[in-house]
Amino acid sequence: MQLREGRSLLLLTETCKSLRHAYQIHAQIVVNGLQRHLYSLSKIFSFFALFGCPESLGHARLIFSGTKSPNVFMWNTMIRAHSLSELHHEAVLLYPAMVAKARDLPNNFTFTFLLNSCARLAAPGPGFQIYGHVIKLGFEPDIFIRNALMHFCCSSGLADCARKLFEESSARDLVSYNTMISGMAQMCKPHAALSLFQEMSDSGIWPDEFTFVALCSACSGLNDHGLAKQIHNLVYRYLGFVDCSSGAHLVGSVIDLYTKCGEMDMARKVFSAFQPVKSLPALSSMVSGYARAGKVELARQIFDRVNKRDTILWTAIISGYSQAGRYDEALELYKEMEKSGLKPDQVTLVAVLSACAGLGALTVGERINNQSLRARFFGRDAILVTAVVDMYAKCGKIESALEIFRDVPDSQRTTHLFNAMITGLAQHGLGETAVSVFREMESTKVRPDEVTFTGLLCACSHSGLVEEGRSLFKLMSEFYGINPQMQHYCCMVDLLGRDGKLDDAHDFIRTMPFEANSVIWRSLLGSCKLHGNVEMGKIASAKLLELEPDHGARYVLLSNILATTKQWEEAGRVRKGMEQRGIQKPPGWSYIEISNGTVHQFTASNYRSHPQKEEIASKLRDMNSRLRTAGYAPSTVDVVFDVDEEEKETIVSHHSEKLALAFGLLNSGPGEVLQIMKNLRICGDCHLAFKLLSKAYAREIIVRDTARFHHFRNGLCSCKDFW
DNA sequence: ATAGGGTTAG
Repeated sequence: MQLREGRSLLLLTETCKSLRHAYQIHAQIVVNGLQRHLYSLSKIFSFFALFGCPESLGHARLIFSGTKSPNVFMWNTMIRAHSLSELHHEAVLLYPAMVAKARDLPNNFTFTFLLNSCARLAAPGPGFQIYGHVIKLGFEPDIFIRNALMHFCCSSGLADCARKLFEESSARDLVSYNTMISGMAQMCKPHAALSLFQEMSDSGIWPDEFTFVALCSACSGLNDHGLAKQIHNLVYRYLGFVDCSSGAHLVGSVIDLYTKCGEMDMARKVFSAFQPVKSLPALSSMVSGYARAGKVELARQIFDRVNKRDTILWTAIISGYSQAGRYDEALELYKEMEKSGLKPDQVTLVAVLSACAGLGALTVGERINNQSLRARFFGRDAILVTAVVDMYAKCGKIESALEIFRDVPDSQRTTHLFNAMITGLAQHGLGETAVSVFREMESTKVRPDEVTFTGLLCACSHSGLVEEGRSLFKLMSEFYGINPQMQHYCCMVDLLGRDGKLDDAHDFIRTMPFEANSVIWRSLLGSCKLHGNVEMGKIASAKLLELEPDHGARYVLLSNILATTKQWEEAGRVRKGMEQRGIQKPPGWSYIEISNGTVHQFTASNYRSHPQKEEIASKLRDMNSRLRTAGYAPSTVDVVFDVDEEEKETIVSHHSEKLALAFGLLNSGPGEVLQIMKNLRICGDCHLAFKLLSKAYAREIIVRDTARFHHFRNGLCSCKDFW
C-alpha cells in the first residue's frame, strides 16, 4: 500500500487492533518515510508502549529513541508505559531527560503519571523534586495533580503533608476522599479514615466502590465486629446490592474485613452468596481467617478445593498450620508448594522459618535462609530478618542469631527484632548479653515494649542477675510507662526465689495488683525445692491445687508433700481423687533432627515400632550401664517437690528425650552436637542423666524444653541446675 | 485509584 500523506496514515493508525497489525503499520510508516507525521507516529507508538508486554515496550523504546524530537504526548506515554510495567525508577528517570530535551513543557498528565510512580518508589526523594517542579510551573491548583500529590504523600508515610494538601484544597472530589481514606488505611490510621468518610458523606459526596474498599482495609486491623457489620450495612445503603459482577474487589474486601475480626460466619455468608466465582484474595482471606480462629481443618478444606493456587494462598495455609503449632505439616505443605513450581516470596519464607523455629529444624531453616539470601530478600524486610534470628535462636545456634543481628543496620532494627534477639539470649541463659543488647536498643531509640521486658526479666532470672532484674522492673513502669503484667511478676518471683529470697518473692506475690496464676506459684515452688523450704512449698502447692484442680501433676505434688509430713491418710485421699477423675500427666514427646535434615519424633517409652528398635534398645542399655558407672542414683529429694510435668516410671524410665538421645547417638558421627526438642520441661532425673551422659560419651547435647535451652557439656549444664 | 498471606513472649 502506498501511503502518501498524513491523513491516510492517521486513519490507519486509529484502526490498529492487534500487536501484529501494529507492527505492519509501523513497517509501512518506515518504508514510506513518514516518521515526520509525528501525531500519527505517536499514536502507533502509544499502542506499543501501552500494550503491556516487555516485547512491545521494547519496540516502543526503539521508536522513541529513533524520533528526533518527541512531543509531550510521547514523553508522557513513555512515563506512563514504564509506570504501568512497574518500572517506576525508569519512569522517574525519564523526567530530567524530558526537561532537558523536550520542545514543550511538561503538562498535568506528565505530573500525574510521574507522581504515581513516585508513590510506588521506596524513597520519597524523587517525589519531593517533582513536587517542587509542580509548584514552580504553577500546577498546584489542578485537582488531578493535587490528588496525585496526596497519593504520593500517603504512600511515603507523609501523613501531615497529605493532610495539609487535602485541607487546603478549594475543591475536593470523590477521588480526593478516596485517596485520603486509602492513604489512612496504608498508614494504619483507621479512625482518621472513618472520620474522613463521615466528612465525605456530610459534604454530599456519594461514596463509590473504591471508597468502601479503602474503608474496609482501613478498619480491618481494628478487630471490631460491630464496626464490620456497620460498614457492610453502609455498603448496602449507598451502593445497594453488590455482587461479583458489580464489585468483585469490594466483595473481597468485605469478606476480608469479616475474617480479620473473627466473624467467620458472616465472612462465609458473603463468600458463598455473593462470590459465585471465588477470587484468590477472598480465598486467601477465608483460609487465614479460619486458621486464625483455630479452625485449621476448615481452612484446609477451602484450600484443597482450589485448583489454581498462587503464592499468597499457599502462604496463607502454610502459616495457618505454623500458627496452630502444626509445624511438620506446615513444612510438608511447603514441600508440596515447591513441587508445584511456585516460587516462595518473603512472606512465605517467614511462615516456613517460624515452622522451623517451632520444630528446631535447623537444617531446613538454614536452607530457607540461604534461599532468602539468594533471592535478595534478606536485609530489605525487617520481618524476614526477625524470623531468621528467631529461627537460629530457637534451633540452638545463638551465635549465628547474634551474627545476623549484628549485621542489621540501626535504621532497620525494629522492636520485634530486638525482642527476638533478647528473648533468644534469655532462653540460652546469656543474661549479660541480653542486657547489653537492651542498652543498645535504648541508645538507638527503638522503643521497648512489654515483650522486651518479659525477655529481659526472664534473662535476668535465668542468669541470676537479681539486682539488674529489680532495676529493670522499675525502669519498665517508671520510665517507659509499661504496666507490669502477669509474666513480668512471674519472672520477678522466679528471680527472687532462685536467689533464695523466698520471703521477698512471697511478698511480691501478695502485693501484686492481681491474683497470682498457677505459673507464679509453680515458680515459687521450684525455688522452695531448690532451697529446701518445705513450709512455703506447702503453701505454694496448695495454691496450685486450688488454681488447677485438673492438672495431674499438682495432685502428685500435694500427695508427696503430705506424705513427707506423715499425713498418710490425706495423701492417699488426694491420690485416689486423682485416679477417680481420670487425670493423667500430658504425654511427653521429643524431636531430634539428624544431619540429613530429617526430623524424628519420640514419645515416652514408645519406640517398639521404630525401624531401629533393636539398636535403640541396645543403646539404651549401654547408656544405663555408663550411668551406673558414673554413680547415677535417682534423686529422692526430687520426689518431695515433684514439679515435673511428666510421669516417672522406673529409674530406667524412657522419657522421650532419652529415646531421642539414643537415636541421635546411633545416627551421628563422633563429636557431632546433638539437639533435642521437648514439649514439656525436662525432669530432674533426665537432667542429671544428660549431664553424666554428655561426659560419658564426650558429646555436647542441647535440649530445648518449654522454658529454655540446656547445653550439656562435660558433665555440666548451662542452666546451672535451675530451670 | 481498588483486594489477599508474615515476625517477638506467655
